[in-house]
Amino acid sequence: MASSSKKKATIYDLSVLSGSSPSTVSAVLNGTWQKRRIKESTAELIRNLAETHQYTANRQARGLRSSRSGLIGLLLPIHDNRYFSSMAQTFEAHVRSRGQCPIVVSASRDPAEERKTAETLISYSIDELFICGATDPDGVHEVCEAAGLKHINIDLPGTKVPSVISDNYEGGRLLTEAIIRRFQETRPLAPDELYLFGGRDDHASRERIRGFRAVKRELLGQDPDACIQPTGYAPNNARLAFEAFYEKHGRLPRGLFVNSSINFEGLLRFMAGHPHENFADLVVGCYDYDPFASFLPFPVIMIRQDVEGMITKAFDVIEDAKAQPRIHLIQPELVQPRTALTGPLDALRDIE
Amino acid sequence: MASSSKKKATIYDLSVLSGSSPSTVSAVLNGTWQKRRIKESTAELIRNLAETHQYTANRQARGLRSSRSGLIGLLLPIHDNRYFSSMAQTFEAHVRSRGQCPIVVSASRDPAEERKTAETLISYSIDELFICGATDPDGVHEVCEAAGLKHINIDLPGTKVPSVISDNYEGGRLLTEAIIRRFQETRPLAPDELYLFGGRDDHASRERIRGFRAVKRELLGQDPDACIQPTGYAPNNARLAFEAFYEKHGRLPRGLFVNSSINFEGLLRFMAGHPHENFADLVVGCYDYDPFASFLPFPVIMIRQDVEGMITKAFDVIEDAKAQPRIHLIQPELVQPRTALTGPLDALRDIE
DNA sequence: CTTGTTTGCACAATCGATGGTGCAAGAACT
DNA sequence: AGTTCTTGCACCATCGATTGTGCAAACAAG
Repeated sequence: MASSSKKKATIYDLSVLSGSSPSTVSAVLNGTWQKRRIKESTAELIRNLAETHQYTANRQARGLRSSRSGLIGLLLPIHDNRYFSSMAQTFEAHVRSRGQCPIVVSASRDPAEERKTAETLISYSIDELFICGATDPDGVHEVCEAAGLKHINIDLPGTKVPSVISDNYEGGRLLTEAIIRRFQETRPLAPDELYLFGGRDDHASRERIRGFRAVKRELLGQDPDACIQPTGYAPNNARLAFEAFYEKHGRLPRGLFVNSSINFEGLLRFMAGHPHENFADLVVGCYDYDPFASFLPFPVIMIRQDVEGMITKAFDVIEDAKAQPRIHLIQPELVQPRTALTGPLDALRDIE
Repeated sequence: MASSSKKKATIYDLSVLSGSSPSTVSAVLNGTWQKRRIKESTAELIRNLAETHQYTANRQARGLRSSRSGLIGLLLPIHDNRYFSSMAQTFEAHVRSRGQCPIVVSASRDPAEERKTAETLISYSIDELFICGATDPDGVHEVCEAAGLKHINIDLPGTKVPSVISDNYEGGRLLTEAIIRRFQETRPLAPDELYLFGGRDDHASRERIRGFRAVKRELLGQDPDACIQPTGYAPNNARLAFEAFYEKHGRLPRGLFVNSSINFEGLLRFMAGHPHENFADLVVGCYDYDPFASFLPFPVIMIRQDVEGMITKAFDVIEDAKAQPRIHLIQPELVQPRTALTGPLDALRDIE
């Protein structure tokens, strides 16, 4: 590499090479040169030099001066999950299309971690923060507010800034109804044969549970409290809950509303521990879509949350300076068993 | 909020408040104060002020001065996939435990995009870059090299710096053998009944194919070229390949080696299009592990790559200044059908 | 009481880019 | 020719933190 002088070129280097001042170089390379009445020929010269020396602006310097960084943050609970990773994928595409740089970080559903992570991001002068699935959105809000950072909630709502979330009540209703209907042809479900497992005391779980209970009352007449088992999100806790139920009743409920694909993994673990059961008449409704789960040997009805829709809406709302702290609901979609939907990956071309 | 003066406190603010100079404040807050012989009482005073005013250092300024940012980059092909998202999850944990900030970005398997993304990250003065699954690792290397940035390859190897990858040959062998053995009790597989679908001309695919072919020759005696169908990674291309085979032969091969979970999604799409087939005697081996896929209605044997092992090794190697550009192989693991493994999520506590 | 030493800190340059301001040279006009 | 504009750019302060250097005050030694 001929031009690799090992250290990155700066506007000062180009300034010397071109015989112009650093400010002229800066203006040419950041596009404000017309405003500064720089001659086209001067600009041309500098652009060429920049090209041959592979100049790229030092964003820390730029950010320091302008107190903006071009970084847009996304705070996730976890990466390792189809729902959140497609959130990351979609978010990234949006940010890149705006010429900025996405920075996706997870905070493990831990309120303290969430705040600390937001603080770290702020110390990098990120321009905006999308708070997704935070356990304590308002806690993160405090931190952002103190730093004058634009932010918005996704997936789980806060009360201080706008939130864009799934319509979990409606989704819960859809899913519950689909599970019940699935049995109607054959042997209809009794109220105590339809359980909800997973989730905890967050807005999403509460709304889903509300939908679940409403539909149960409407269609099955009753809605025993025992049918709600909020185990938290950890797969192993869910597994233990299934195990306990199985221990007590000698079987699983025929109808299962599983609060998330993470909890569903708990069900898989349970099943792996009971290889001789065939779970013949089991119907699972899962609040989240995963293509592989959709093809399991028992009917799995899934809810796909509209990630693209949420991200798009969130970008709209965050731009709106006078947006009120209200909740924007995005409709999720019911996915019948054995359905392979396309995802954000399909937007990518596969270079052969 | 009383202390929220809306703008972030700087060392200059604390300098005024404490009556010390900015450099003293800086030294106290970045830990170099003993070296500078600052009195304990002065330090104490400043630390308290920093606390009450919620001071956090501006990392852009620090980074500008020290030409380090505390950011560690991970360049992924995509987010939306269990393998890569668990890579992100694991990477993040490692980086955070070192007190730095992870920045995970995807580049869609596009060599130009990969280089551009690396350049963007470099413009933020990231300290190290982990290049994972890059289509053109050596292209990214050029960019890093020119900027004097430490980097390492993961998942797909380059030739200029060390690479930490799965032992794909061995994994390919393991998986192929497991598929073949699965049939041995009943009706043994003929050579032209075992196909490999997916992948393209990258190191990983080549090695897996090499392992596949070697085992086929050893155990089945033959290894027809037609049994290798490198469709690329896009699910829809894989689907089309299955469709074409089905069209021609009226069925799928009994034994299927699917090169990645992404390609496996193509198989699901194919299946969704043929709802009346039950694929009774199908055995699928998939190079990647997904808990849901493991429980599909036909036997799915999977390979789990040791993500934790790869990341750990990569951190070791990247620290080693005199590391040669060799390939470090990490052994993957065979996963029998209907197995629910724990993942990085299980390390997180679930706050109830 | 003078001469070194040590202690404790302040000063100022620096990282690279930005943007307000000022000013010389040329053009236009009277 | 003298005055006023316009053009084209240079100069310099600034963002916030880091770091090499210098220097007074306190202290110890002689």
